[in-house]
Amino acid sequence: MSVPLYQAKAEMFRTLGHPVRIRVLELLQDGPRPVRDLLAEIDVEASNLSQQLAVLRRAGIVTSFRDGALVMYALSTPDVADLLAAGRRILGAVLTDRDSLLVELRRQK
Amino acid sequence: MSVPLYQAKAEMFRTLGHPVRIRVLELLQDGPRPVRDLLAEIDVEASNLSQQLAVLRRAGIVTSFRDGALVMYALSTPDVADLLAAGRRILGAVLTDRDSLLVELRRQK
DNA sequence: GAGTGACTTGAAGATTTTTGCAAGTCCGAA
DNA sequence: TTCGGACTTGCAAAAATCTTCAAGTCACTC
Repeated sequence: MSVPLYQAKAEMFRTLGHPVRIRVLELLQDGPRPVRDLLAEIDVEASNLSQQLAVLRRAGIVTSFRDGALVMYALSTPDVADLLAAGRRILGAVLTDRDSLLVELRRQK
Repeated sequence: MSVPLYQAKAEMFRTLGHPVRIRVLELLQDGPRPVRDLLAEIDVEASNLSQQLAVLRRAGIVTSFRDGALVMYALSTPDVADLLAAGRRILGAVLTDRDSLLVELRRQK
């Protein structure tokens, strides 16, 4: 194995660690979409979106194909949706912990 | 909401996107551990490990407490294990895709 | 085959992360 | 109360990312 497994995992997660890339993946959960659609929803420059799509493509998380004049993107595996869901759960857990702390702090004062 | 949800998600994933931090989380899946143990397993300078632990702590993914002379770390929620598992699955999917591509390439030549 | 919309690429500057060292803090033992 | 082990913190240099602009490709339509 040339790259240690934990490093490959880290790269995977780091790939998801960007707001635009997260939004793209969320949009792609509903099925393939042309860049034009993504661009209409995400509020970022076309070239920037393209760069972020390239990052996802290089990581193998999405795939792209041309359909006439449009370029379509799709999740390369539906497992991605699970990952996003798991992320959401943790965020929920962490934020409620934070909130209870906040509530406690307020009580002490 | 001060921080858009997708940005909070991105930060979450970014937090996991570092080899040392991934290893720490994997080790903590089996229960709380003192820094000393982590240090023995991870091959990184103490100060570096400490910095990475601080990143995880700030994100609310782990918690720490002192036990005599030792500082212990633990996952703040067991959900983290799910996330790591989901990551593993995707990595598997992506890598087998890559491998089949490689095989195809080899065949063409 | 010129024009236009849809994207991608390359490169450079700005920003963020990572790393390692030096300098602490905290605790238990001697 | 001093020593040593266990960690953390503050920085600054080095490395990786992000963003944007200018230029380029590809596919339709006229």
